[in-house]
Amino acid sequence: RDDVRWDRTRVVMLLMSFVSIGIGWSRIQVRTQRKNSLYRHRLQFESVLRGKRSWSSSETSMNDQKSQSNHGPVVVWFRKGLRIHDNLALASAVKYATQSKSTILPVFTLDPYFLDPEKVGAVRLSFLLESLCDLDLNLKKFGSALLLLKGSPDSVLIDFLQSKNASALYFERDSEPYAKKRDAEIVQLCEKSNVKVFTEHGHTLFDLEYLLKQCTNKKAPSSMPEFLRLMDSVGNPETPLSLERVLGVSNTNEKLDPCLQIPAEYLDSDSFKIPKSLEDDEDLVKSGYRNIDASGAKFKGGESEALLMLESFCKRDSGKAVEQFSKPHTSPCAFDPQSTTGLSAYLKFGCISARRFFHRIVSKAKTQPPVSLVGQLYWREHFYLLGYAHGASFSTMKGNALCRQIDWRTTEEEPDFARAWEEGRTGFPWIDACMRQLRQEGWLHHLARHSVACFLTRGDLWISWEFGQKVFDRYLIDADWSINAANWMWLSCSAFFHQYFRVYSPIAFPKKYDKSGHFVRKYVPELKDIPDKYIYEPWNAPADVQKKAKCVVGIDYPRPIVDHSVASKQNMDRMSIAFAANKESNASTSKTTPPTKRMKKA
DNA sequence: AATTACGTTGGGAAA
DNA sequence: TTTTCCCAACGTAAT
Repeated sequence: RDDVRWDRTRVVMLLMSFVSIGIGWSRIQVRTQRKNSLYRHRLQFESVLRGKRSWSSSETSMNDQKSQSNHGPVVVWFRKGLRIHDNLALASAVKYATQSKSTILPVFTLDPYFLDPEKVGAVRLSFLLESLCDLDLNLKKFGSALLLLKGSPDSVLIDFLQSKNASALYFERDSEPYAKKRDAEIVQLCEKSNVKVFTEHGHTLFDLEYLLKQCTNKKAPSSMPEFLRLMDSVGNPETPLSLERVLGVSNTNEKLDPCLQIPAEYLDSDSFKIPKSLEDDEDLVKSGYRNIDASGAKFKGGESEALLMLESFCKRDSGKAVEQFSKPHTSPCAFDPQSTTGLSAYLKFGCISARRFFHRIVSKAKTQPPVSLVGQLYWREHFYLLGYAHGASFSTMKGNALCRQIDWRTTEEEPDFARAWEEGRTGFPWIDACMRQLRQEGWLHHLARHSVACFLTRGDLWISWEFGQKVFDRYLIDADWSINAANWMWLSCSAFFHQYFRVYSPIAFPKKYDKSGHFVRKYVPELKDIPDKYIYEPWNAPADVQKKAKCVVGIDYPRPIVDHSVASKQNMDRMSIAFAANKESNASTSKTTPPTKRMKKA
């Protein structure tokens, strides 16, 4: 029997290999064509640098450069993209500055809009400062440096451009609503000040505007299978640039490019210094970052660290970690080290290029998107594209075309539930451990995020996902506007995912990964001596067991704030009502605006 | 038009 | 221990 099956398998495989040769060949043809088109793009890209018209959707087009007499410095404005490798804005600026024999001035503006512990937690701000320091060091290897400007970009950046008589401004486009508005204002002000502005894509695998144009009906895919078809149609992203290659040097010692030599006056001045830590900086302390603990941070910000982490993950388990990577099989309970790459925050700030990450691992993987490592980059791309296409409404329930309208309870209605969840005092060890890890380290495994998000919304507490989104946005070092909003809609069954009867149990779910509760014992130390049997449900431990573990529920550790089996069932009923109501309202809105189909029929 | 297959990662009993 | 099916049953897209 086995032999027969084996033979049949071999025959099938043999046939398939012929077929796949055919497929492979047509793929090669497609790839070649695509390469050509990429190459064409590259040529046009070069021509941008020579002063011709831009092929990309730069906000302002460039006039004939040769007629320009302004040889003032070229300012590169860093916001995300805190790296020198594969930085298209920096690379373009280098070419422009070389042509116009001018100097590059890299700047970062520390925008007071973000300097609020309610918006940006101490751990993420520390990560940013570390990333800025590292970028400064990396620029210094080339004779340059990062200049920090404190204040709102529309005043400090514009003042800087004017006072230095800058000829051009370069930056990487940002798809988030706040950034888009901010950048549009800067472009306008630059036009008035006669500073030319050039923008490049770079934060995502593809230029989002380009991706949107490739979509059928210019509508961003709303499911992963649909998004994968889009990825299939556009092929691989461009290979990453290195600054050395842009400069035409093999190493930094060879020769320092003149356009990157920063005048000594900038290095000597104290006014552009990057604070080493939150407490060291008077302005940050004034903004409220006083007595705020960032010591739990586990990830050190910066490009250098990101590249080391990528390499070390590639070596993990002799390459098997990358080869066999399958997200659902990674553990949310692993913390030393975590089971995933831990690169999310570095991608968020652009300390590492998504394209560099992609090309480093794409040929190694034996698993497929969406569970593979490339799949993880695709999820990021997918949600970035959706956020870009839908704009500001993407992160709110009301006015959001994608989002199911649900009568969640507000934090005002359930202040105790909301606070217990945020502070890790729900009485569910798994939920509390996750929330405490979030607050200490600013990072959680994806599945841990699922658990706590489900618990807050449709699972147990029936509190609005917008509250959860805000809390995540405050504490996560990798807080990413699009990704955060999309995942909160997903987990709360507001969009993308609809199977509301699939609820994560705060007791059963972690048992699959961590039977003895190492994770809980680390982050909720008051439970550390509770026997394995009760680690996820200490209220069920007999009184003498609780006493012996020096953890009496109700005294040393809170009682569970809800009965999970009761609450989750009640919420399923609420969900079914909410789904029906949405169906109803969707039907009535489509009635008021009759579709063209009906016209045809008539 | 009606039906079916599927969706990155649920839980739990039974086999 | 691992796999399979059922729970009560979603929306979307393909057929």
